[in-house]
Amino acid sequence: MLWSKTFIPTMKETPEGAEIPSHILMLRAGLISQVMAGAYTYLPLGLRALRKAEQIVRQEMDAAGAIELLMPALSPLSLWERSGRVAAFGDVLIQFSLKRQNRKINVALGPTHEEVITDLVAHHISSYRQMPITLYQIQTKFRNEERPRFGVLRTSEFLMKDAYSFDASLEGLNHSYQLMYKAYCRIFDRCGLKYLAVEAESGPIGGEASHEFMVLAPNGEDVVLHCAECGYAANQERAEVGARDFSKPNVSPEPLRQVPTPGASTIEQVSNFLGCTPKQMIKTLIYLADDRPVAILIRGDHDANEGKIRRQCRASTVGLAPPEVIQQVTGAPVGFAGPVGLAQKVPIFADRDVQCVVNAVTGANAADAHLTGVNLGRDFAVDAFADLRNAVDGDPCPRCSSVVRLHQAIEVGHVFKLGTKYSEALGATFLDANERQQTIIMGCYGIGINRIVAALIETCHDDNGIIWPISLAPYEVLLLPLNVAHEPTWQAAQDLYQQLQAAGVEVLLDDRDCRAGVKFKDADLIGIPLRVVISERGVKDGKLELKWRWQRQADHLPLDGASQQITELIADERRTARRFREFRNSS
RNA sequence: CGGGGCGUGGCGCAGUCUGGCUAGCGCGCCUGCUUUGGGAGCAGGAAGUCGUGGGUUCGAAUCCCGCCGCCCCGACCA
Repeated sequence: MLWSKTFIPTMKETPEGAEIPSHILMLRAGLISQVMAGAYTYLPLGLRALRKAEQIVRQEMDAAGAIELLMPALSPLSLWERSGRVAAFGDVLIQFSLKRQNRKINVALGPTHEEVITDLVAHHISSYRQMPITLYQIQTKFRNEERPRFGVLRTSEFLMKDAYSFDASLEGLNHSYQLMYKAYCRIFDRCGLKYLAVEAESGPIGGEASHEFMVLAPNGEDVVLHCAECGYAANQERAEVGARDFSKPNVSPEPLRQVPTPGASTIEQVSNFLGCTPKQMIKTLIYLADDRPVAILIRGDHDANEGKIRRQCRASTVGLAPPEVIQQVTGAPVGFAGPVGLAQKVPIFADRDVQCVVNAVTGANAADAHLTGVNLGRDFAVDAFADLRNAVDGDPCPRCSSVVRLHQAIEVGHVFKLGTKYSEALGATFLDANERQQTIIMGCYGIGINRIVAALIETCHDDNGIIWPISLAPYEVLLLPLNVAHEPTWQAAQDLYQQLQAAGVEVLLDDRDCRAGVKFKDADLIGIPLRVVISERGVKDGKLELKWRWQRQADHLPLDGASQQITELIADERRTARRFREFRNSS
């Protein structure tokens, strides 16, 4: 492709509003252009990278035995009502009605496709002989995100690979899951991403086990905990807190006292007001576990983990209680709950770290008052201690004697063991070998294609621009004739361009009649892996200059036979990615 | 949904507090000459409903009220 014939609107300055590297670089390098919040046009360069990622995903899905199909983005709302997810998705589900002659039909744009595919399978699979099967598609998904942000990382419309496995047995599901898990590892490896597979909650989608594939990046929206020693990795919702010493500090108990704390209800306000640290405080949270109130005690500097609370309460749903219930349980307005003297008898569960707090500060179950010198055993009792809080940086690892570290991360993929949630709701059953009717067991597996591209850029760039691995690069080689008005230079560039194209190399020729500096800056910005400079002097001496984007120094190459050498270099890098890997491992 | 910021040629910004002449600057774009290995120089030129609706005023980019859009933090979230 000739630079002048395609469309690469690069920008010298950072557009207003872009703050994180991937967003800034995608805009500046002319990969994307914003249409509105959460919706971007993919320009030619961005689209090529996106297609590369898509193709890698497709190849690995096919290699893992998954079968591609394509479902419509539009589907009848009734399908979503049958699974109960109209309510679960809420405003995230984009729905509207269409006029058809004299009727109206209610439809939704798919935020994911469990319902559609399960309905398909319910109609067409009826025997254990037709399984296992894994079906997938690569298609645009729609989600009305409350707050789209970070450029292309969170948008209301995005390209997703979604796969669904259908098995006759749990062992079958485990096998299908493993196949997808391994395929995901190969995909992210090939895309040049440094990733971590972390244990995850299955969330509202239901099911039993799941892993998220995370790319560590300071601007990621997700939080993961990772033990460098044993490799334990989990997202924050899931991460367990390892064993630790629960002995109390050697401090003598103080008498229980009620102190006025007018207007101070949050941990921060109270600790400032009373001059204590959040660590000395115990917060008392009133939750509704399947509509039954419970009191949860968490040390002031920790955050409650609803998943852990839900499991402790053996409830299917938990949520913070509304103000009326809090008032009822504590006898005080919101913000002054405490474990001592609750108005209503409710189960009290405490996080394990609560047992080490002596002379704690808690709410007094009275407006504008807190208690100091609160001590476990003497002043209050709990029904059970359990791991109820979010893990934090430096917590003991649950699997070994080391500690876990907290990292921000971008979620690029997710694999779930779904079980029978959707097959049951939508009647996807089969006859087994014993002629018994059974429910199909499902798994589902998603990859955000746009996020692959954004995560790569987010984690692989320098001050001058993007650094693509050859696998995702919009073009593999950039030819840079410095002076296109110089006839021999231009001729050499054109010859090389044609030879490389004939050899199947994806090559971009910067044929613009502009100064060398402009071309070099743009070359670094768009980050094509191999840059070939053709200069007046070089042509005279029969030489070319070769530089991988991640190298500092350029190499020289005889002009004679250059195309063959470049073709071989590209072929080797495509096959092994060893030069890119070497750079990434050293940086 | 709560908090904060922003909206002025294609892009980045100044001007707004303290209303006043023809709305400026840099980049980009067009023409010409010179230049040609890291975002060139000179000369000339095109391009702006100052987000939008209303109000105050002799006069509004500037002051007041409403609305819209964009970005960030929080809440929320496969």
